[in-house]
Amino acid sequence: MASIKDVAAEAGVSVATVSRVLNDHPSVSADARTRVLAAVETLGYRPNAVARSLRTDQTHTLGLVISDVMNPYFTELARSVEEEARALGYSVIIGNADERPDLQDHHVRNLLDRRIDGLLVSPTDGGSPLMLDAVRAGTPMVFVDRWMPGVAVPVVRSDGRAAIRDLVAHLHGLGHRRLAIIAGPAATTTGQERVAAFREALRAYGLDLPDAYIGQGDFQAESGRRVTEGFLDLPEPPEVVFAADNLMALGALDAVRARGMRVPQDIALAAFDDIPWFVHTDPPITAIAQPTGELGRAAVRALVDRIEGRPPESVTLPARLVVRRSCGEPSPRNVAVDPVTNRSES
Amino acid sequence: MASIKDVAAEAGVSVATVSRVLNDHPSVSADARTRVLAAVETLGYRPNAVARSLRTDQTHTLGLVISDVMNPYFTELARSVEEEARALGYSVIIGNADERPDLQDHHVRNLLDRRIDGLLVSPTDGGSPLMLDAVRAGTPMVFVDRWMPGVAVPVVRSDGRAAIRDLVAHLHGLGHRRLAIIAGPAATTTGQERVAAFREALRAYGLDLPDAYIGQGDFQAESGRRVTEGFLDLPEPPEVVFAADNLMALGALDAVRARGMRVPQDIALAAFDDIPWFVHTDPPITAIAQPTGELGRAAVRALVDRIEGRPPESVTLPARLVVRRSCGEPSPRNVAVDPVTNRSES
DNA sequence: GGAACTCGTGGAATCGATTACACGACTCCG
DNA sequence: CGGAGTCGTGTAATCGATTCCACGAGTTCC
Repeated sequence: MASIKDVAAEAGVSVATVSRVLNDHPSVSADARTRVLAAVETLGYRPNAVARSLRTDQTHTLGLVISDVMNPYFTELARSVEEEARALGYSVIIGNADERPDLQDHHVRNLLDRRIDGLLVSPTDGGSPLMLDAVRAGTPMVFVDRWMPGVAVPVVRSDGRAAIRDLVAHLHGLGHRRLAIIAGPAATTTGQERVAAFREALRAYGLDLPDAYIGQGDFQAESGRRVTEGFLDLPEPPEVVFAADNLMALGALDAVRARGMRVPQDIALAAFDDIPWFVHTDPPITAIAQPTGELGRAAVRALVDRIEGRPPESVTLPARLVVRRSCGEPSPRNVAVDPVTNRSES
Repeated sequence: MASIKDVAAEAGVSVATVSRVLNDHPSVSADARTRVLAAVETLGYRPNAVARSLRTDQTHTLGLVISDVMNPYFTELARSVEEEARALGYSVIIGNADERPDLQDHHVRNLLDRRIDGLLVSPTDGGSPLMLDAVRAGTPMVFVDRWMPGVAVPVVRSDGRAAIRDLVAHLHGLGHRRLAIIAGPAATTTGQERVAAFREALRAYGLDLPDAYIGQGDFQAESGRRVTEGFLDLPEPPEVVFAADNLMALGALDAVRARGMRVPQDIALAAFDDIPWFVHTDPPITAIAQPTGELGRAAVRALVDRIEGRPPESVTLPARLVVRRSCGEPSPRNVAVDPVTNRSES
């Protein structure tokens, strides 16, 4: 592969001049410029990004470490991150932590070794020493969706509290009183917050959230299934199961079906994180939708601000309730416009 | 960030010795080794992968350019690719082409500039000059899922012909005679092949595939919707719609529902590419499942073989039919075990 | 007319690693 | 005892770019 030296030789100039042309530095004569460009063309020369990075100490690359690529929420997040990054002249390397702290650390270490310019993380746990070190060492970092409390890193996330209040209002309006939640890992902020918000919302209606109605999940479908089976085995099973993410909701749906029970007639189901597929499930699932694309874009902008020396901003965007049929027929005032079909559902 | 020089100074040896310790080269004294390792520890030194790559001309990175990350099939493919690559000591940079040749070229160029060791591509079109140049220049490359005909690059894919024959047999057994297909882009091999295999399978039953029953889609949900509406507007609409990928099947399902029609009573639906969600749709969708994970792993192995100087092998694995309820009640002998729940469905 | 500038250019240092080569200290063996 | 190996180590070249500095030629201005 041709190097800058070959181009210089072909154009009859020094490598310095070639470099200047390539980085359109002003002081290059028109003559030299055309000769260099011609040489670049004939040799099919492309600058070696590795060499350039070594010299400039910039890779124009962002690292994105997410908890689970197979979760459509994170897939969409990854996609919007890549789009915004590309628009700003950066590439993205994605690391899939699969909800495993050791894998998360593997990816963070790998990305740091590659000298990425900045790191976007949705931490699987509350306190990776490796990440704390990286922050302390000055690595530009932004948390997205989840974060690590007490760490001085901007956070881009959505606040689901209002939407969870709306959900509880909706459920209460349908006559449900025994509400259970499949929680996420206690080590994640989203895992904790959603339970706290749910409990708080219930209290507003004078409802309690007994321990038996809090199932410990791990954001994966299988745990949703397991926890739901536990709920159904209770002497007094809940009337509603609220899953703290979309995959656990799917597991819950499986568990309910496996018992030959029907949603919503026998038990109602709702989920945090809306995804296109929820429109097509049987029944369509009521969910809380995050502005995922906007979160990804805002996170990239915050990170690039930090990298390029501008002050980065934390961003919190509201989530919103999308009512479908999995909790029973909604009363008319709760009808929402479906984000996928753009048609209102009844 | 500490460099190899700092480590050398701290340990009181030369950089050469440090490098030897790090790459566990045999001729280093035990004494020097322990001093170097101690220095590495106290400084928290991590080798700069950029510098190492420049010198060794190896990045230990693979590029993966796929057509659409939001498609669960490709998400799963990407995941298995990353896993196998990690096991073999490589990282993966994913580029999402979004079915756009220009974006595909952007990513290929970007990856080549970064001097990735090899490229895994699922081409969106039949003949990117850029990729042809890269092949000619000797870039290790492997096609996965789709390929470019006439290019000397190993292909790892699944053969759906037998499964499509099984599908047509299943449909014929249920009494369906007017079968239509939503095709993928003609520029993709998978787009063409699935239509050809479908037509061939129909012929075995003396059935025809008229032009009116071939709709041109682009592997995206919206095109599935559009094409299906066209089918439903025909004077004699088909009894079955077979979508050449999962997203178009979803679009088709939407279109059918929007007319107030039911699957499978009013029209049957089947899809190429099975995904976990198809178990949960209303009704569960009959689909042809590819061994996606195995494809991704085989593709990585082929590529790494090529990179490390071993002869790479093309791989073709069979796809298989998974019968669910979207084409009507299957007769008992067609019952298949569901890959997600591992329970047989009736 | 000469000092002061500007402009275009090239030489060479530099980024952080790897590695060929040289070299001194030992060991071994005839 | 001396030549030939072996072993551990350091010096320096190298990968492919960027960029500081110096320098010659041409301009400008007093």
